[in-house]
Amino acid sequence: MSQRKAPADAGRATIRDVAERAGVSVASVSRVLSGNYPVSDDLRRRVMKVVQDLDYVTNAHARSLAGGGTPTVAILINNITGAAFAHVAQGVEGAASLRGWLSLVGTTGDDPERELALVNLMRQQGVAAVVLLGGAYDFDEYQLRMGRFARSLDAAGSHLVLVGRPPLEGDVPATTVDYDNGGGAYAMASHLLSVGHRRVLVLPGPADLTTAQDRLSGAQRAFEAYGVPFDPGMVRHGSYDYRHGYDAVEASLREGVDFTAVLAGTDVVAAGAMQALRAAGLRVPEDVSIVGYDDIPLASQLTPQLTTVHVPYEEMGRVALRAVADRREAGPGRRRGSDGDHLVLGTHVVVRHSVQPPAQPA
Amino acid sequence: MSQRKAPADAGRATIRDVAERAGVSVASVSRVLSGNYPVSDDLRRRVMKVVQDLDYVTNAHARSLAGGGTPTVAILINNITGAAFAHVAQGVEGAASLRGWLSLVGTTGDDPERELALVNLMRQQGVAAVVLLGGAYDFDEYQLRMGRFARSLDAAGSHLVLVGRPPLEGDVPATTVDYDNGGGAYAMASHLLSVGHRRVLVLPGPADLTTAQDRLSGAQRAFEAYGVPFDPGMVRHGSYDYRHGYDAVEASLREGVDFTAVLAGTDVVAAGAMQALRAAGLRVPEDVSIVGYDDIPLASQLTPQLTTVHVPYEEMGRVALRAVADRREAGPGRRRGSDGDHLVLGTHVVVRHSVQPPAQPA
DNA sequence: TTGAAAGCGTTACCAC
DNA sequence: GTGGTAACGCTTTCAA
Repeated sequence: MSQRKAPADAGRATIRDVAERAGVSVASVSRVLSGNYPVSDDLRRRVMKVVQDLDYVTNAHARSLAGGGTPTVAILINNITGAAFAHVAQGVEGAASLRGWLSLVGTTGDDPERELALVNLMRQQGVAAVVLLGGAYDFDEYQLRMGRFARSLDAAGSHLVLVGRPPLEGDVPATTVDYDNGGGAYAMASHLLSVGHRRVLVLPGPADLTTAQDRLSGAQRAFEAYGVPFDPGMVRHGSYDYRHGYDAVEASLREGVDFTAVLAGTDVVAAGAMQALRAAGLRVPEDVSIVGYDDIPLASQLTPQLTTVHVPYEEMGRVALRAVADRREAGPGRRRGSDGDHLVLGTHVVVRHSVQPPAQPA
Repeated sequence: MSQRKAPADAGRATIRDVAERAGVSVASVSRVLSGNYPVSDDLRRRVMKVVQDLDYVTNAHARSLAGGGTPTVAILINNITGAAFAHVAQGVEGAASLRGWLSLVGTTGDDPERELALVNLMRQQGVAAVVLLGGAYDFDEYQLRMGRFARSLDAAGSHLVLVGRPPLEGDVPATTVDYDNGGGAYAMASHLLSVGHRRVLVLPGPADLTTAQDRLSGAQRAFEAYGVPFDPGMVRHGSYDYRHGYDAVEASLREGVDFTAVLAGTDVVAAGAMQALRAAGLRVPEDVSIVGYDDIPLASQLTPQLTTVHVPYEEMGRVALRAVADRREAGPGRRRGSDGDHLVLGTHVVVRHSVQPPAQPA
């Protein structure tokens, strides 16, 4: 009996400490704190007083175990550092905390092992949803992998949400929030073509990244639409970073490649390209035009400000969270389609100052 | 008896489902999974088989309740979107996952109410530590507030870590990981002065933000050291963003303020300043030199690349996590100093291409 | 309106 | 080695 651990001695105070000290039952304390049950004013006052005195907060783990608990979303990303991520995360986190939800963040570092470990970890945490961010490699393996994740999560009462990734094929319990990637690239390339560019250097990104593939094919479609032959030799794949933009342009210049514009797969790549052009004594946009993709803050901080494709990252985050919240309210079994949802948001070209008709028409 | 819920029917499978199906005791399953206890190979095989079949993962909440559990760090920030944050978060998250710890993220949006709510929420979650990021306003209130947080957290077996914020005064159970803010500003201003600049426009940031105050006073010290009178009229406070950099320079130019260099409180502010200079037909650094602070990726992506002060954000994150991990291993009661720790990392100037001696010596 | 007690899923201690 | 089983802190019927 007296072997029970000392009241508020070690560790945090428990609901029992509060109950004893307030001279009421544990159940009553729980009711007062949950607020979803009628209690007398007197009781409420007594309990709250003690809660203040003890600086008591509920143990979230115990609460979850017993049924209650704050819903939590997990955001998994390759690299926290990307600006695009930050905005999606902001969207998710904002929408989450608006509803009193919590957000967890994990980084995979592009390591499939780690991704799996994280998904399982999140499953252990009993998160309401796992949001996976960013493009994917290797389509087939990806489909298999995500299918497994989706089912595992679903079986555990959670849900998989893919943001900015290809939707899953077949009957898989997952939600995809996507943007019109190809459409944006199409529009961006069209913009370049419409002002007269014909020889454009294309830096789509990693060859095996779905996002990059979509952007490239969107651009190709634009060339076709304009009846301009698309020269595969003008395409240079590489990672989505500043370095690649710089190196690709520098190399092209060195090799004497003839181009009047650069279509970068990312604003950051565009920034690198711009720098390389400058280093070679070329002016932007007088000598060479440049366009990016993403419309992160950097785009408008460059000189000249970058014409690019706006991707509604933050909204995607909000939409993703809303999707899982709605689904959760709808209750189990009331899934939209058996194959999950696929939401796609629009993109649009933001015209700034990095494009100009080519000096000497090709 | 048979009223027990159906095995792996609703929700996720439990350890009991695994035990039954494997024909062993719950305790054995726990042992196999924890791995911290001798078990026969046969038992291990049997259990693992079922675990795979059922795609079972332990319930983290139950585990925490029962004693085990994954330590978790909470990172609280005003705004996820800042590049500096991303790097600190990366440092924390990286170091955390290295140790198998989890990271939670919450945004306060500069709202004290929300900050309090989040700290309490984290307390509920039983996090091992709460890491608060970013400068602070209103020094006295800040001290009081943080003191309260520190004690609450400490009483609950958690710990407060302040990163890039002023340390707490007095006997408060908190750890501060700081950087030599004033020193960096001193060095940066000295650099400007040493190449001959005398009339420098200073854009320190928000007047009431401690970070900005430190940077300003550091710069002032440099002026004193160089025997150059510091003109308060050349200081323009404002928020830490692109817009402010742009506006401040534009206004100064319009008002005919005479300056040969601008000392920006942040790389982003510097970017705005640079743009405004360009818009006014001024060249950087030929006509006006510019320096920033932070050394975020943007700094090297601008043209010309920005000379700035490197702040070891990611390392601060790592150090912060290491500090709490160490403290936790050391066990309760084995705190370093009764007033907590105060670690301060160094900063240094990164010379790039945005500074040049003034065209016409003042 | 309030109290008692049965879980929730794990871990860890105590027997065998 | 392995199996019981009492916590862990809370929510939620079920009674009163």
